[in-house]
Amino acid sequence: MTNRAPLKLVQLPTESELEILNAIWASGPATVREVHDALSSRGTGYTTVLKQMQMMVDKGLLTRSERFRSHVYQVSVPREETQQQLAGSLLERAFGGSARSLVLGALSAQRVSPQELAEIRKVLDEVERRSK
Amino acid sequence: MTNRAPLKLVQLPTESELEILNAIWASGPATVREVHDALSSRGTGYTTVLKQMQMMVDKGLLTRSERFRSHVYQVSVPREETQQQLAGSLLERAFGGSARSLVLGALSAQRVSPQELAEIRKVLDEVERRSK
DNA sequence: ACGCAAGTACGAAATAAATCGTTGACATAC
DNA sequence: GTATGTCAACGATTTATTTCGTACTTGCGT
Repeated sequence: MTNRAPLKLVQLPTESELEILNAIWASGPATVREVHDALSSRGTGYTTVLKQMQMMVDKGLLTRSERFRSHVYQVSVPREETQQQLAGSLLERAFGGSARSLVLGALSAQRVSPQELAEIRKVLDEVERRSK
Repeated sequence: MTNRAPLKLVQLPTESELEILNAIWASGPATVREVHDALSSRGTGYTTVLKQMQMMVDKGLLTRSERFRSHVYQVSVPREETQQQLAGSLLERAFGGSARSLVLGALSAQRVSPQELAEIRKVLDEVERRSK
């Protein structure tokens, strides 16, 4: 698809909201209970997670629907778009817009397998083609 | 085990601390006054910037030295290292460690020139060579 | 009808981040 | 030496984020 999405400005997730998004990204639409269990390592209480998810609905990060006896939450914006916003935001805030620096930073931050490097090259090809 | 870089854990900068870092990155070591002026668009008061820079010294993000009549602050960690930490953090927190996704997100977030794409390819080559 | 289990809603406390007003120090100009 | 300008220190306020206790709702089994 042609890129350059308009990207309506939903507030970016805070730190712990991002953890919740991660859980839902991994499992698909989920109840508070499920998210809370997935995040059990964090040690926060059930109502904490509930409250946060409610606030995320207010912010527009999640949508909620009734199901049976409880509420099911799902992301209201596709994962890729949120990630794009986060990457774009960091790109601006910390790298002065230099995608090259960001890529360098990311690849230096952790070991990257040759396979992954190859995939990244494919991404570059794709982006290049897209922009022609 | 050959873990990546050791990278002693300095607290990551907050949002507005990052703006201050940006200013100092751009100008080199600077006084509060200079930083405040550089950030004038932000509209915050002089003492606010001062206080933040003092807190950044406490956190280990900046170091301070006397010069003439005033204090000069400089970053205590090289720019690249801070950027690397930020990129690594985002990589973990939002991309589940997938460098490929992060690169895709970054490149989709803004238009990237062919030159920059070429440079990024060079970065990949370099990283690949380095890991051999 | 009653009590239990599993949920949600609400309010408010605890923590962290950002902001600024005021004070005091010190040098220079008058 | 007194006024003035520049700056650092400190304390306090404001705002955002994270957290949880408590109360209310509803279905279900007895």
